[in-house]
Amino acid sequence: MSTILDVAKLAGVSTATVSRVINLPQTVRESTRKKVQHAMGVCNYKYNALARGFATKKTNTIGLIIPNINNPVFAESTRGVQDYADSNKTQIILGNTYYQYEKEEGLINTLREKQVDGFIITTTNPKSIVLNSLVEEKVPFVLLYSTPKKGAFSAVGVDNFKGGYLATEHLVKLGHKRIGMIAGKFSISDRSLHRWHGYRQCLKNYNIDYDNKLLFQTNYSLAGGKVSMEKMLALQDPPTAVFCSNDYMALGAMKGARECGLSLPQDMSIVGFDDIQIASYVVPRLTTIHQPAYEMGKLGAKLLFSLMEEKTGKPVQKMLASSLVVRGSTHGV
Amino acid sequence: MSTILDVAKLAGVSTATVSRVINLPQTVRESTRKKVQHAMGVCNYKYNALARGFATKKTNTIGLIIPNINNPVFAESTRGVQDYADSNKTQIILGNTYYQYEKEEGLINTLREKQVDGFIITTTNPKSIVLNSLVEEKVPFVLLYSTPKKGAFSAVGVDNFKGGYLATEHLVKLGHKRIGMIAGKFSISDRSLHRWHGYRQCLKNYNIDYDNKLLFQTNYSLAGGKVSMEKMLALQDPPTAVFCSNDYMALGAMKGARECGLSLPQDMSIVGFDDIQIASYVVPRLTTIHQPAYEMGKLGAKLLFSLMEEKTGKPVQKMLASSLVVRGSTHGV
DNA sequence: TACAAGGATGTAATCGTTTACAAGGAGATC
DNA sequence: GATCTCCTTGTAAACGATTACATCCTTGTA
Repeated sequence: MSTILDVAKLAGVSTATVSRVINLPQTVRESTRKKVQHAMGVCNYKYNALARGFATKKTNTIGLIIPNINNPVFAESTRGVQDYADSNKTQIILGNTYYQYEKEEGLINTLREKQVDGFIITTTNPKSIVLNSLVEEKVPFVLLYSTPKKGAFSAVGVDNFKGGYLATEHLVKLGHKRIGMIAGKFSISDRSLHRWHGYRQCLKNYNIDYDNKLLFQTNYSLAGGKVSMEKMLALQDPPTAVFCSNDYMALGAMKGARECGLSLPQDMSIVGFDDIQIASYVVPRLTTIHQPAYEMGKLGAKLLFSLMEEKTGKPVQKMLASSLVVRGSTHGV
Repeated sequence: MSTILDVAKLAGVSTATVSRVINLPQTVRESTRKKVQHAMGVCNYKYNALARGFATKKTNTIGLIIPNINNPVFAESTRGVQDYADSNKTQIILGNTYYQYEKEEGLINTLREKQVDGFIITTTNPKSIVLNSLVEEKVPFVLLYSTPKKGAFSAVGVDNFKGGYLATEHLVKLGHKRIGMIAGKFSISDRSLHRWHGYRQCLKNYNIDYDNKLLFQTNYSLAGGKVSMEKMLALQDPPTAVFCSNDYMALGAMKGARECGLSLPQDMSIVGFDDIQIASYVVPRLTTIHQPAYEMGKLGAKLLFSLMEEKTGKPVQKMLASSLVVRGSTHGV
């Protein structure tokens, strides 16, 4: 493999000039430039971005840490990040944490060793310690799907409390009194926690007693939703409506309900959270809280790039609008 | 940020010894090792994997090129690749081509500049030229979701022809005579082409005339499937069953059919391809051709790693088993 | 005691760029 | 013709690790 030095020799110039042809072509005389470009062709020169990164301390690579690419909502925000990064000539290294904090920490450390320029992280631990070390050592990063946090964190997310409230209120207004919730484990993410707070607050405001037996905490997955719904229906006094912490759980819950012989939405109303694409393709179409995942990814990336440019920049926390999308999976009592 | 040199000075040893403590700890005397490790702690040493990559020409990073992370089937194989890579201490740079060949080429070139150790590629162009250059320059790579190809390619995929055949045969045996197909554009992927070949062959074997008006080529997306189904139903003599080139299209087709007033599966039988997780959660549950996406990703990564170890290794092409999974979306006439 | 063998460590070149600084050259101006 | 500028190019150090090779130190053995 030929290097800049080979090209330089062949063209009869210095390596500095070759480097200039590559990075600042306008600063070199046209005739020289032509000569160099020709030489690059002749010796089949391939640029080595790794060496550049080593010399400049900039790799044009960012780390993207998500819980699970499996979940379409994360696939969407990943696309957003990627598209924005792509238009800025940078690539992403993707890592799944599978909701395990040790993996999150391990990944972040490994990618730091690889000298990524920054991170976009959907954290799996409300009090992730590794994030503090990033702050201390001035590594630029942006949190995605973030709840408001104290600390010098840049972040973008939606109002999870409000989302939980709206979802529950919708069910209440349809006349439901016994409303369950299928949530993620609170220890793993405060997103679910805040949604649950919204749910509780709503019940309170409408004078509906909170029943802890109607809260199920499980995996953020289709299977998790299904199993929880089945357990819920085995209760003595099962709910007539359920709010799920994400759409995948909601889709699983629909299946669980159906397998217990219920017809939807008459016998059971279900609300999700995320509004993944498939949510409007299933039957009944899923009522859910819309979350602009792609835009969130894009905006997160945008914030990260501005952080990376001016390292002095103050952290910014952005709240994106989310809203209730009423479709067919909810029904009056 | 401190370097190996700082640590060396602090510990009163040479950089070589520090490097040995990091990479070959058993070759250095315990007392020295302790001293060095202590020094690393004191000056908060952070390993620089970029410098290592530069020195050793190995980055422990591979490029993963897929059409669109949006599609759950690619998310699954991505997980497979990732999990395998992770257990081998390597990370992946993910790139979406959005089914555009120029993007595929651009990404591959950019990642080569970044000196990735190898590639896993789901190509978007049956005669991708850039792949030949990889072969020529001995860059290790493995094709995913590949159809059998001439050339020095390592690849893993399923028998698309057989899949198309099985899907169609299932419909034929249910008594369907007018069977449509919603396919991807053949220019973009020969996967769809081969599935269509299987479909045609099956029709032929069962003496059913092939009608070109029943072939729709569109995007590999929910929307693509929906629109195609709507067009199909506007035909004078619409089909009673449709084979879709992937599950996302099939799910879209189901929605399209329903919006035209059909009830499923009585009025329209639909078969998909992929068997994404959600396929068994929708109603009716989608009959489809199962494709082991996660395993494909894992196996692809495994092949890539063996290629990377012994550069001499001959290319291997593996065919994974796929099978028809009969569920509720197909119905006798 | 002398010597061999092998283990532990050090020396210094190397990987392929970038970039601060120096310096050469060509006009332009007086 | 001298001087000043500006444009173009070259020189050489730097980035932070790895590693072939040399060297030193132990230890065991005769």
